[in-house]
Amino acid sequence: METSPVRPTFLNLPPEKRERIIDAALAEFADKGYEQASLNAVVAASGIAKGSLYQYFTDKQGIFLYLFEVAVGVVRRTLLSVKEETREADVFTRLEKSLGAGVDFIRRHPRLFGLYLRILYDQRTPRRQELLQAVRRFAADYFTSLVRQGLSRGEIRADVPREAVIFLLDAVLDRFLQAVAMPAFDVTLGLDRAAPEEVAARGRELIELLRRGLAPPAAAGAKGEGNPG
Amino acid sequence: METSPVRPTFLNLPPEKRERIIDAALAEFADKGYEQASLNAVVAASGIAKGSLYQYFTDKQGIFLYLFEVAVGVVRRTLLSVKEETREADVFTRLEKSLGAGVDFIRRHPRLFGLYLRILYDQRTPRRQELLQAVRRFAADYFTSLVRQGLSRGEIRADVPREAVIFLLDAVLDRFLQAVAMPAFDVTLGLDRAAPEEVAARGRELIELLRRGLAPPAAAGAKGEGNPG
DNA sequence: TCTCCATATGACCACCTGGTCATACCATAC
DNA sequence: GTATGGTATGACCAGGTGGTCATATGGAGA
Repeated sequence: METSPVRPTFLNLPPEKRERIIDAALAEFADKGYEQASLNAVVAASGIAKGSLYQYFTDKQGIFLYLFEVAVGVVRRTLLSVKEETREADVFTRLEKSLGAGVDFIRRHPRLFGLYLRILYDQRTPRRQELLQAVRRFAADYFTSLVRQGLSRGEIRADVPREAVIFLLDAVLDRFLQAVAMPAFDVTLGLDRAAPEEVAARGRELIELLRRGLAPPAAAGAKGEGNPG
Repeated sequence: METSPVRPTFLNLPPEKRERIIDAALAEFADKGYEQASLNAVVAASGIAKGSLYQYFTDKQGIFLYLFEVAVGVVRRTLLSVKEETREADVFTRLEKSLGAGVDFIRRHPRLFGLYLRILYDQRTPRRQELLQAVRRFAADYFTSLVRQGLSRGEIRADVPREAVIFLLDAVLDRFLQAVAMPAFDVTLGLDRAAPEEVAARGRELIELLRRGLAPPAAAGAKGEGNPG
């Protein structure tokens, strides 16, 4: 990120035009991945000339990095506001709300989530490691702070290894979002085709499962404790 | 899969040559993904002429589908043998062994796992839905049968929704393998850089966490029950 | 009106892609 | 020797890629 990948010319553009270009580029990169994305498609979709693109950005990589910057801004704002809104609740409620916010985010910005998945799984993305660390650190910090709260308030049993819990939460929630966003990904729950209410219900169910497993025995039975076979 | 993507000519080839071609193709497709894979690279790496490739397979898609068939065979055999070997153990021990076998598989066949990840996350893979269902169904069936066993033997508490448990197990174990296989994927545990013993230890830790959460209270305390706060 | 300069343009470049095909090869059969 | 038929070959094709550049445009200042 040393030198800006975007030229001043682009920032002088009328906002409407700027957004048209960003939208077109985002659609292309999220859809096809970095290498497969076609700049010809971007200029066609945004109605500008090929040469103009190179007046706005240094090169293909520059466009991609700029998109990433924009995306990170949106994500950071969303994450902060969720964290703020659920400040008072217990850990598991916070997790459930966070999951709901995630689903909501995907519904609202499917392309941003697509871009994230591309960076996560396409090893040939430029600066992948660097970009990934920026994003994944968000999630890791978020879960770490939640777990810390849970431990200090006694909402999570004290005898579990903290890092394993964070790994587990991250795995389950991220997977849930992937299952919602990607077709044919999830065989068990069919979340990609499910109605919003069902997605929400499955999310609650999953968090409830985590609560039963992670909360101390005394507190876990909020909804009634079951008996072994 | 109706019509075979491989021509008889290929099967008549001396095995050594056949394997050279399969290896080169697997490396290319696993590395770059379907669309980005270059047949020129494949012929260069396997030392055959471009035209020969088209005497062996119908087209690019044919090569890819043939690779998938080969890969599925390897996976199926591995999975069956793991299932067999752990037949007697309790659910959580079976899960731990399965996870270990998965890590082992990745170490032994990194390209096959790479191919799986490509199909899983690259929406532009041909016949993605079909291929994915074939593979994911493996995993889903496997976990389903394990969970069923766990419930009937009283190793898993009876008051949890079965499908949510399967989703959770699938998410956590698959994520663990991804974290081992992909660089810079996992921020929390750093599994991609960890030594084999540490990977194993983290796996045990994770399964232990699942045991504490999912086993009935009476059975969970095998290693000593902790206290809240 | 003329100058200046940021911006806009699309024909053009070298390179790579998946795929084709006329030709050459070579062992067997006669 | 020669005919047969499966196999091997790489020059070649149309189409797409990221990137360039000479030229055109248009508004502000003189």
